[in-house]
Order: sequence, then structure tokens, then C-alpha cells
Amino acid sequence: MIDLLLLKLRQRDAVSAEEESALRGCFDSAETVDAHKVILRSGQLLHRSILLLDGLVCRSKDLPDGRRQITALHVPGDFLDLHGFTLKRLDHDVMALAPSQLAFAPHDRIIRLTEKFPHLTRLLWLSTNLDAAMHREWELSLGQRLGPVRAAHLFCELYERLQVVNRVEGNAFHFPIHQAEFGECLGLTAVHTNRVLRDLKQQGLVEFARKRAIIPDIDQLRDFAQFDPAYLYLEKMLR
Amino acid sequence: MIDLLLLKLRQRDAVSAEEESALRGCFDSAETVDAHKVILRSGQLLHRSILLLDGLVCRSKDLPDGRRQITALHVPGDFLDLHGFTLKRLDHDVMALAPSQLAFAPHDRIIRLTEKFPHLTRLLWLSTNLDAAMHREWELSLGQRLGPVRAAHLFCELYERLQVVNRVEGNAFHFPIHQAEFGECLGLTAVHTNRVLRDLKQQGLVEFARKRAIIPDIDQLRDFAQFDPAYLYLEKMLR
DNA sequence: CGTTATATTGAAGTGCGTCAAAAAGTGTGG
DNA sequence: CCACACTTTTTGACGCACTTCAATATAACG
Repeated sequence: MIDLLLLKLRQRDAVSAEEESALRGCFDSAETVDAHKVILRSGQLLHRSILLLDGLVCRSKDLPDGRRQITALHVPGDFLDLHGFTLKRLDHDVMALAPSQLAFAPHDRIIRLTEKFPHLTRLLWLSTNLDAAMHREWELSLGQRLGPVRAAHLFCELYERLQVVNRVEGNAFHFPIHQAEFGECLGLTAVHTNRVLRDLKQQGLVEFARKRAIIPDIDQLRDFAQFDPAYLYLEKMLR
Repeated sequence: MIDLLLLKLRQRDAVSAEEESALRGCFDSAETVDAHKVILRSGQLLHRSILLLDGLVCRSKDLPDGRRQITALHVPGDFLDLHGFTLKRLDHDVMALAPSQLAFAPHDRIIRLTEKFPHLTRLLWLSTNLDAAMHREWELSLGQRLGPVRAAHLFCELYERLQVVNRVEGNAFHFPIHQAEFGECLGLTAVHTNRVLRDLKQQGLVEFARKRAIIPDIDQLRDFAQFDPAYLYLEKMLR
């Protein structure tokens, strides 16, 4: 159930058998949700944290006038709201973009885990810091990169992250999201997002249709986006 | 020395005397740096974390073409790179915007702290999650808010954060940053930032000159920016 | 006081938004 | 399997926010 999470934690540091079983013991239930279901509302009080087992989920923030920014995308193996363990309520919504499977870890169990397993705690702490690193890269994109580069960069990020959890098949991956929602990740309108995607397709960089992203040449896309995966911290930590 | 940090931690949860002294014991040295000194370079290996005692510091990310995005501003009492404790290297630079005083906490001491003080560990974890919450709000600004609103929103954020550490004097605060750098926070060019600031001044919302921001009517500014401080988590956590 | 950094203004260009409509895709029930 | 309604994608025309380039004014500083 939490194998993808362990896969990703072990990408960064060793997890002992004891730690693994303690972590497994944190999860007590699972659930399936439909696409576009709001999993958590901004401000809602939390008593458990949610792991994404399968599907696609986003964090999004709204403006009073209805404009919306998606601040993060989550792939299988990601915690959706581990930051909620310390924050107790979120500053944003958490919404499924596609049908998704979730697993739940009550906060009192995570507290007990932090009392007994400081090393594992630091590793979970690390995983929320990885989210923050991605937020920063998105800030850079939103503030400085032009539409097509911004989109290309996000495709590169997803390619990397999905590869870690074995969700890349050849040069393509399943990506069940609407153009309008993709645009909300990029800070672009649906109309302009469509033009940006046409652009990338014409350049032979990305073909995105039928809930599937095809990347003919990932190196070419990386060049175009000037993508440096350092911010994803995919190599093993040195300690 | 770390009184402002304690002030901010206690804003969120109780810190026992024992925890306080353990935290104080983490810091072993201090230093003063000039304005525009790069404190940490992206990618650099870290063995200690830095607390800002006084001054103004930013996190910034660069693009190969020289464009730059400031992803966070730090006020006295902020950790500059506590996330570096788990990440071991940063994905961004850390730079002083004004002359600043820093205090250093070696990572091995923080590790020992996490072994002995799980509650305090969770509180430090929380403080990195607060950084992430601000990153998300900046993503929203960069992606959806227009220049003048974006600028006004940032002034509101700074007003709140500086108030917590007693750096607001009446309706004004010291803000020793150039317009160009302020623009790099907002994803705007120096020229356009200047026009945005002129705009805010003409509307009587913010006057920013001589390293000083004057906010005649904070409520009016909050209205204009549609500022909701929830993402700063300034109230006490319920536990 | 001169020198340099920073702020300010103008004019022209571009990326992206907005509005509106058409085309293509998707799902449903007959 | 088709007919239908609905959603999503696509395209066009136009407007605006922001950028770029260039010049001038003002402030900061030794």
C-alpha cells in the first residue's frame, strides 16, 4: 500500500525495517475518490494526513473573483498534506484531478512515530521540504519563464517525478488533466494554454492529448525548458 | 540572541524552558554580513543552519539568461535555511538584501535536538512548513494577481510578519530594498515595478521611499489586496 | 562636490487575456 | 449502433498588462 512512499523515501535515505513497519502502522484506512472531488477544504481542521496511492491530485488556492492557482501537482506516492500534520489546517484546497486512491494516517499515530523514530521523522520532514522546493521552482516559472518554456518545464518535472514511481512508459505518461487545469498550474488562461500546447506540438517537443503526454525527445525538451532537476533532490542524501 | 525565534515559535505553540535552553544551545556563533552578500550558494553542501537576527534576506533562483526570481523574503527571527537541515544542500541562493546579523546552528546539534525533543522538532518542522505556505501564496500572486495588487499583497504580508517581531512603527516599517529587487519578488521588471509603486502611492495605499514603507491605512490596503492572513498561521495552534 | 547607483518617465513592442464562436471529443440513452 | 447533449478543445479578433529600450532626473555616497 505505501510501497511507493517507501520507494521515494529510500531514494533519499535508508529506511530500516523497524521504521518501515512503524510507518506502515500509521495508515489505518483507504478510500477511492472521483475526479474533481475536493478532498480537503482550505481552513478545515485536520486529524489525519493523506497519502496518494494512485491518481492525480492538486493543491489549489482561490481568489475571491474565482481565479484559481494550482500550486502543486501530486503523483502516486506523494503525501497530499503531511504539512497539515504540523499546520493543523491548510491554507489551500486539495482536489483530485483524476480518480484517485488515498490512504489515511491519523495524526496521533504520526505523533507517536515522531516520539520514537527521530530519523524517520527527519525523513518525513524532508519530504515536506521537497514540496517547498517544488513550490520555489514554480515561483521561478510563474515569475520569469514565458508560457511555452513554463509548460515545457512542468512536463519535464512530471516526467522525472513519474519515472521515480514507475509511471513513465517509454516516452509517454498518463496525464488525465484538462488543458484549463494545466493552465491553472501555469498561471495561464485555458485559451492561452491551448496555444502554448499547439506551439510545443508544432516544435515536436510535447504532444498532449487524450489524457496522455508524449515526449518524443526528453533531452530536447530539457534543453528547451532549461530544466535542471536539482530541485527535485532525486539523488541519495550524503550523510 | 534567539529571542525573536522563540517569540515566533511561541506564537504557534508552547515552548518549555527545557526546550528553550536546548534550542539556545544549538547556536554557537554569530556574524554580520553586508548588503548584497551571498550568504549561501545554490547547491552548496550545508553543515549548519542560519537564523536571521536582524536585517533583511532573500532566497533567490536564477535563470541561465540572468533573469532572477526572489522566492522568499526573510525578516528577523526567521530561519534562512532550516530546510537545508534535511535537504543538505539548497536549490537556491540565500542573499542579504540589507546589512544583516546571522546566528549559526550546526546540524549535528540540531540532530541531537531531534533525538531528544520530538515536540520541539515538530515545531521546527512547522516553521519550514510556514515557509512553504508563503511560497504557495506567492505562487498565487505570481500566477493570478495583477501588478498593483501583487505589490500591495506583499506589503500586507510584510506588515504582518514584521509586526510579530516588533518591527512596525506606527503605520510604517523599515524596508531597505531597491525597487528592482522588490520587482524580483513580484516577477516584474524594475521599470514596471516603479510604475506599480507610483500607482499605489497615487491611490494613497503605500508610500515606499528612502528604505521605508508607509501604509497610511492598513485596512484599506488589505481591502485592495484582498489580503487574508490565514496562510501566515499567526494564531496559536489548537492541540 | 563630483561620481555612481537608483528612480523615473516616454514610446513602442509583445505575451497573454478576453470575448465569442466553431469544431472536436465524450458520454448517455434509445 | 446512432442520436443527442454536454464538455473540452481550437481558432480569430481585439485589448491590456507588462517588457524593452532609451533617456533623464534624483538620490546616495565618498
